[in-house]
Amino acid sequence: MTATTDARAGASPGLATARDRAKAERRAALLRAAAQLFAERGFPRVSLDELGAAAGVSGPAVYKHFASKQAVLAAILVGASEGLLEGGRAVVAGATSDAAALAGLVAFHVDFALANADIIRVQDHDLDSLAGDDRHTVRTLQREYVELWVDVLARLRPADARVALRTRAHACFGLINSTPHSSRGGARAARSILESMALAALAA
Amino acid sequence: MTATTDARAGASPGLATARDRAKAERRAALLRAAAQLFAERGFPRVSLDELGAAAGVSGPAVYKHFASKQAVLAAILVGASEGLLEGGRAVVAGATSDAAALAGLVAFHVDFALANADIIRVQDHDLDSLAGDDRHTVRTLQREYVELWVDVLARLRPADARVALRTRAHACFGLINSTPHSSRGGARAARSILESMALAALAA
DNA sequence: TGAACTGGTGAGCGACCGTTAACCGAACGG
DNA sequence: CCGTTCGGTTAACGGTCGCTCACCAGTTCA
Repeated sequence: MTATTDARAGASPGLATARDRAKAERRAALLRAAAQLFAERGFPRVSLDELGAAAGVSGPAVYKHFASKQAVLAAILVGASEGLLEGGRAVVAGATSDAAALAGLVAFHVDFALANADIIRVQDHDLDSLAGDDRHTVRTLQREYVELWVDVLARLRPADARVALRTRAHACFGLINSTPHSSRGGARAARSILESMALAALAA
Repeated sequence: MTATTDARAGASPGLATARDRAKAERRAALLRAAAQLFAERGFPRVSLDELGAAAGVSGPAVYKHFASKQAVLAAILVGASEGLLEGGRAVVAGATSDAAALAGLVAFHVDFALANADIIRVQDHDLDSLAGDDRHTVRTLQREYVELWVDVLARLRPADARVALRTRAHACFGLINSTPHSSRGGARAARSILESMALAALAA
């Protein structure tokens, strides 16, 4: 898939050998296939044989890349949560006003949801299938992301209680995250519709 | 749970004998327990033994009330979809204007989501676990419900394309259906917040 | 009262699935 | 160039789970 040739393998250090590069590629393919399969059928209804097959290998080869089936799910969800939190923080840090920060958060989240519909689906589908530390990690990252939104909202609406603003933030996520359910391929104008709806809902 | 005593069993005809009444009660208890368990852990991760145990019976007794595990899920989802569609139609039929119809739909859906958080969770969690006719039935009912909303929206915004209005309706459902994720017991003011957000989003 | 019915139980079957084990061949590194 | 590493394979184990079977006890009803 990647158009990068071979020589030097400049990109990231630590991936000197061809084996390392092949392994990283396999791992990425597994994560991609897993996100799609989990989104389509749900985590518990995807077997490791199917998962491996979808990535070109078969069966227990997955254990050469992940410690368990749950670890695959954890990698997807933790990665997504971290990306969301990181991106959200960058948006807020670069905004010149609270209103601009909110608009930026909305635009960022809409872009993420449209570009990663599979991951969104997995996130509010199979988070319960995660147990132990991974679950806690994801929940913590998500809570921090919510608080990021609530902080901005609190500055814009100082009269509202934080618990009410949290409800507003969750409702806004639900609105934006509805794309995987509606846009079964179509609706290219979804971005602007969702952005305007989200901003109007938050301002109501 | 029901405070009704016994004699006569007036309510619905066809439930003359005590056994019939007991059976109906068991069935209802099973559906209640199933909705809660499926909402908490997801359909595939609830065993029939657990399901039975949660309703006071144990194990394969479920098969005296439902043909299969899927049939339990189907009963929950079909019932919910029918109730939603029926209620929505009643709201629209009784409204004196398109704007009132939309406001009524929003209020109705918010009430439903707040009163049946478990079922909402199951609906956008385990619908994929349904197969065959049941799945098709639920999808058809849901599509009709969406079209009910889109019809009202189309009258209020004749300039918009139906596909765009469908995106709006889905986004609105996502917003309202966010309650099960956010209100983990608290947020009693959620009703008015969600209603105003939904209406603002739809009008944007 | 006694035969038929029926909802419940416990044991058990068959399939599936996550995971481990034993082993193989190519790439790696001194 | 040779010993090691490592990603891959197939085979198999252990456990779970949906579902069926044989059977039992309390209702129902003629």
